[in-house]
Amino acid sequence: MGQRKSGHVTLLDIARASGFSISTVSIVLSEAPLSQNVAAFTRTHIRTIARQLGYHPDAYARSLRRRTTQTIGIVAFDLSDPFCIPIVRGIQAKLQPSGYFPLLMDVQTQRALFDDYLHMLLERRADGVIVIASWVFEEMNLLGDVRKNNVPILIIGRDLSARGTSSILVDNQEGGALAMRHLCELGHRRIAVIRGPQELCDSEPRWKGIRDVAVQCGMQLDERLVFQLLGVAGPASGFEGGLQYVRAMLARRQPFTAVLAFDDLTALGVVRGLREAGLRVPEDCSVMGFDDIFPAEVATPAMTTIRQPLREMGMEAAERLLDAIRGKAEKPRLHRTRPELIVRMSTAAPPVPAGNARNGRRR
Amino acid sequence: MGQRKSGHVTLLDIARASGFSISTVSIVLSEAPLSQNVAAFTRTHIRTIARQLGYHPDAYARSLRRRTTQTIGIVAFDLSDPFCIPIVRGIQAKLQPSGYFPLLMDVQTQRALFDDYLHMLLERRADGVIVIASWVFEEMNLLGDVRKNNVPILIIGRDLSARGTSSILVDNQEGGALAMRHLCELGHRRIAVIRGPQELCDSEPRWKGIRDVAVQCGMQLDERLVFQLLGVAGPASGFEGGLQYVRAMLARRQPFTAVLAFDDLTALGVVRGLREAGLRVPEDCSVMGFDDIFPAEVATPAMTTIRQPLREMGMEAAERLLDAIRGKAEKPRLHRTRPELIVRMSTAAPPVPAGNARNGRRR
DNA sequence: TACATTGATTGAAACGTTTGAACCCGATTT
DNA sequence: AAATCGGGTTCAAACGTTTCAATCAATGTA
Repeated sequence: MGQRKSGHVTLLDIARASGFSISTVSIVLSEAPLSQNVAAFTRTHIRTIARQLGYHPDAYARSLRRRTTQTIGIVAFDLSDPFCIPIVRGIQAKLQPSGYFPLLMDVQTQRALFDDYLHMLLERRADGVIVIASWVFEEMNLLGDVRKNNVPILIIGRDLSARGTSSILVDNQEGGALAMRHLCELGHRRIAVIRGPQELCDSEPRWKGIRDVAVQCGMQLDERLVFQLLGVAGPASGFEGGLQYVRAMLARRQPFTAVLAFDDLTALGVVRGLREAGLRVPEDCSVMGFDDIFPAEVATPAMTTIRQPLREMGMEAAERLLDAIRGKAEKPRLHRTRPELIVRMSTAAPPVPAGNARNGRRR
Repeated sequence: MGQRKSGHVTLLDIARASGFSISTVSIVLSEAPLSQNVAAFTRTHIRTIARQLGYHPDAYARSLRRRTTQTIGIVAFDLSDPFCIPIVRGIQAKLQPSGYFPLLMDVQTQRALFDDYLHMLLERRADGVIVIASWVFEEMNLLGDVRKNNVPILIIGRDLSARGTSSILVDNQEGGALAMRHLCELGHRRIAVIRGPQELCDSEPRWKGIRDVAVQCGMQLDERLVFQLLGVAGPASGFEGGLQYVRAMLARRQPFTAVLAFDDLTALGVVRGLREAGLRVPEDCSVMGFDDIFPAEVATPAMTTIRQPLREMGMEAAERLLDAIRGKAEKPRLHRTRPELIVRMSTAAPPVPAGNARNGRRR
């Protein structure tokens, strides 16, 4: 059939086939306002031919002319992090009805790729960009080129509002507090805490929330039971960290009845370590995570955790970005979302007689 | 700074700023062959100005002219399925060095979105398309429009080679056999099997591999221990299914020492069900999954499973697609990849005295 | 009869690139 | 002295759209 050299069917093909001019065909197929003036017969005629030939307007030519791409870029720093997906879903949900299309890029934790993709988005003239910084993100020259081309940008998972970029972040302090309060209320007193790595902006406030509640409850955190993940080598590094710290604690025979882990993956590592030693969760020791990612839900015991409203964060991000694109420019600011306690099966009252985690032994 | 109405810096801006013509600027910045003829001074001069202004060539204008987009579309049917990510990573790995950029779309299991995104890819003139059909995929009119615009396409996770589309699929029969053989060799004789849903093309061959090995081992599968997942409502539906079937088996007091689940998620559901009843994995009952997705790895006990070489499948797909794009057109065919047994902690010899799964009780 | 109005269609310019052909001009060859 | 060459640069056309302005026939109005 009338394939042109490009292999793609164009307006010209349809014009020829229908006997009308390119203009008329364009007006009909793009449903321009003028298409009301086009004779009904012409309209249907052109439409049928277009369908027969499998015509799709060339987005490149169209955007070039229209000077808008109806496209927004989503740059995920590590798409393999289960954390990302619900956010992406949230963004998509908001974007869909507004006719914008998401362009999703997976940076795979590679610094260089981040730049590549960002450039690519600029070259594709994305109308806006959302960055999902699941974990680490050092100096970014986002500012430079994205600013110069005045493309609205917004970041999730890191606070860059001070540098003039709108940011969305869970209220980590509140989350930490929520978690700690849950354990306290269950009656735990000897609680081990695995803090997040220094490089992560979430670590500090979460820890503050934990400490605040500890003092509220008149409890003192044993510093020998406080650990800190080091480095962020990937989403799985938390798992390894949790596993190692638990092994260490058990080897040193330090008594504890609960572990409050930095995130779900770390918590899963903790569970592994406890079970290795023959301890039961939650009967002998409670474990809490943070984030509420998918693996936490399908693990056994199902993980008690602090849920980040990931989907909502994505929706919020999309909404704010669309506002910015439409010119309702707000001051760049930090939006904190509210975390939620999700009680599942990995937490329970401490074993009685209370105190030592190692006295409830299996079998 | 010299922002034009579009907000984007164009060749014209740089031409004006540098005093050279648009042509020269283009030749320099796109590093066309002719750029060797351009005076060294001119080159550096133009480059500096371009950098200062934060120039990025307009991918739309460029592709329009060059008649190639260097873009390949990846359409994932459900990106939240952990199954997808390693595939995507594999594709990216192969694409990167060849200068192609992936355009990733998440269909979110919505039939309508699939069409939308496919159209979008056609409109963006993707040079090729890879579809990741993690689970279900009924009649698709892919054929129609994609063919008419002769865009090479390739599908992972479903066999459409009969309808003229190259496909990549794990050798399910071999995988099923591998799994069954592992359990047999451990000494299991009373093995419950949870088959995949009818709608899925993986289900049948996997089941065949299982049966073949069963007869090889002179073992008869008790049909009361064979179940079939029904419907595919989402990746989590396997989990629910596994959980329910185990509950049912236990309620009916049917003896079994191992469960061979259709996929990892189902297997995780099985583990949940067993633990609910106070049974230990693997001491009282072994559990096997299929796929080797991330949650299977971080669960406790770590899941013994059949690994699909997802990453490799992605790489294979990308390679084949690139070949097709470059005109090395092969006949559309089905490529079967080899599964691999991954032994972790969820399988072990059956409890002694062998036979009844319910005699090893906790505590 | 001339003039405005309407309805249907088309011409042509523009969007930002790329690129083959053309141009200019000084230097080399015949 | 004319012809050739070639380094450096620019012209102008093209890619596939969209859209304003223009055209043209037919109809209604003064």
